Amino acid sequence: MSIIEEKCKSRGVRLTDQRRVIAKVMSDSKSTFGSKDHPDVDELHKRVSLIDKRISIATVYRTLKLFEESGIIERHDFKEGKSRYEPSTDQHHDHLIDVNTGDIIEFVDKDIEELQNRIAKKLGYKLVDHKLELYGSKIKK
Amino acid sequence: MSIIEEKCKSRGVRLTDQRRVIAKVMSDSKSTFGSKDHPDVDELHKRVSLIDKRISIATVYRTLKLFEESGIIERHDFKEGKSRYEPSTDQHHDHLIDVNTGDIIEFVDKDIEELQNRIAKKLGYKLVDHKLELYGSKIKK
DNA sequence: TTATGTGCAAAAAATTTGCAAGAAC
DNA sequence: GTTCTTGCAAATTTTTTGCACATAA
Repeated sequence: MSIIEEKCKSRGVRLTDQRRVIAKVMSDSKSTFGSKDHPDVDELHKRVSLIDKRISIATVYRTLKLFEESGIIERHDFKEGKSRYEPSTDQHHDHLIDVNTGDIIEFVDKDIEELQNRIAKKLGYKLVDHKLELYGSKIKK
Repeated sequence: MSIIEEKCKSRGVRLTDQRRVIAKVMSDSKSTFGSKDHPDVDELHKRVSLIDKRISIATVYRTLKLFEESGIIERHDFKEGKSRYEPSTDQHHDHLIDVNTGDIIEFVDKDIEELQNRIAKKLGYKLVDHKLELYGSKIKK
């Protein structure tokens, strides 16, 4: 049983064959080193179709929204039109996007998190969410 | 002559009646205190139409894209479907979005900028752009 | 004059939705 | 059995584009 399927169970999200397939595909959407794959809806639908070609894209959309609202996956809107998804992780992280290749590198930085909290507070706000995306080009050695 | 119209001149962007109107509307899209208005395309088209109702939304789209590519205005994609725009400023700033009211507060923080550079460098990248958005709810006193 | 811009309506692209049929619990 | 989910196709929403006409320099 995939990690995401387990999370559905523990959160009382009803499971169907379709959702199980989407859960598996999302759970498998990991990657090499610090860089993850963050598939978009179309890519997910393609992967899902390899397992069960009768699953419609509408179901993919509905299921991703459901998983996102349940905190099981996360949606990102990087600088392109479409949304990209990744399984939620225990530890919050931000993203660096390689402007030349489109690769996504994840990183964690405690100082940044603290600084953001401090800035929000100074402005009279309680931070409830944030988005930090760095866009960079690789330095050749 | 609006500030944006002046920038067009100095950058060799050809001016038309329509572009002058859009330039004026964007130049006027400022605001109170630290909070700016960041209108979306539809809102801009409405404001533009008050001055000249024959200007089409296609022209608004085309002109905003042109201004953006010339570095005259900036586009943001906050957590909604549509893009919002603001005139470029001398000093880079980031945004805090009030999750309850939708208000946008601008802020400048040198430490954050430095930290981002340092992180990119550590990952082997040269930072070419970034996006930092804080989402918060007002602390009542 | 010559390259560029504009309006219109149609096209794209991403996402959502109504509805009848099917599955979960 | 009742409530929730799905597939399909149609509808929405935001943005782009082809083309004939109009305008800037």
